[in-house]
Amino acid sequence: MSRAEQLREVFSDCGISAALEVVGERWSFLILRGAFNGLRHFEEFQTNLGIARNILSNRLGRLVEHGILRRDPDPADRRKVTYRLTEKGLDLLPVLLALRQWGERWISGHPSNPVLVDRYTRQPIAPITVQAADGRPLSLREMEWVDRVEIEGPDEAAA
Amino acid sequence: MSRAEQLREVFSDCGISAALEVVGERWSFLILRGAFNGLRHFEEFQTNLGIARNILSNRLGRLVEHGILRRDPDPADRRKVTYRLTEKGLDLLPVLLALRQWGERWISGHPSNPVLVDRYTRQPIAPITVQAADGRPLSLREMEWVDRVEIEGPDEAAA
DNA sequence: CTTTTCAGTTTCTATATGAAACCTAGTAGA
DNA sequence: TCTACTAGGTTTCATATAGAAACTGAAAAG
Repeated sequence: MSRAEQLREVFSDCGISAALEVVGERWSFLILRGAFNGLRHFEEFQTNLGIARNILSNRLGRLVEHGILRRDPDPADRRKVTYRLTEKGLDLLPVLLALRQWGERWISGHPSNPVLVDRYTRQPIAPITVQAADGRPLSLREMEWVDRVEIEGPDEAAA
Repeated sequence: MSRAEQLREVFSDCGISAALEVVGERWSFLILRGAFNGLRHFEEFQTNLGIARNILSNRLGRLVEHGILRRDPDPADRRKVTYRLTEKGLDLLPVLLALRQWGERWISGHPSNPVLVDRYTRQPIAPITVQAADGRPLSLREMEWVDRVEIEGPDEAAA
């Protein structure tokens, strides 16, 4: 495979583009942040985020379609609908936190509210970092991009 | 402060919205991914990502404005311009990796190429996780959102 | 009954994205 | 030198997406 073909493959078949297809539109992250902070209902999202109703409707629909939020009509009050994070949605927490920590460090310059703490020690969580398989924190100089084939061997990579 | 006022503050003054102002537009993440994977020149980004030239121009400009990329004219060939990540840009790596790992786990279903490895052990990096201050991994049940005031005391929070 | 709430949809305008052609300075080759 | 080509854009115009505001319909509250 030529270098150019290789690169094109790299850029089309990538977890990042796959993820962005689903949560990359404007407002999606902020809606998820709202959900992590306890927002459950259409009107709550709308008034707290200040998002246009038609866009909110569209985004909630997409997030539900992709299995990131679950949409449950409230049996007690049949006007109400509850949106809550699925396991797949909850698993986006590290992404949200990494983005938030970066924004705090480099843009807003201060920690935002509320803070996520360890329930038992009451201490804020640690900064999200890149670590080796054994848990050692890795700096950029200690990492390297390698082709999958080089570490797995050609047979596994083909599978 | 009323509950409603509190929430509105939470949603305007947040690291995530701050971060999204800068890197939340369509293509920004993919351009950064390209930069992490060694893309340096306008034409490289354009052909590898398949992005429209005017949009690429606009995004590179914004990323440079915000200090995420540095733009250096090449002294050897004065047609060429080199874009490279600044420290601020490099610090987005955890965000990119968390997003990528999520996409691999929940959307594409397989690891993408190339793989980021520990330079010495040649082992792929660990999944990005949320950890307590002492490094213990935390599950969602072990965390809690608390108001900053509650852990810092009112005086510090006001500062 | 009448009013209000909730979760949307519709309509219309403004903004962002994208494809393609064009431009300008600089380089390479004959 | 003259010509062709390259790198990094900009311009133009069509299309798609976002947003504000008014509207709807079912259900609940008074």
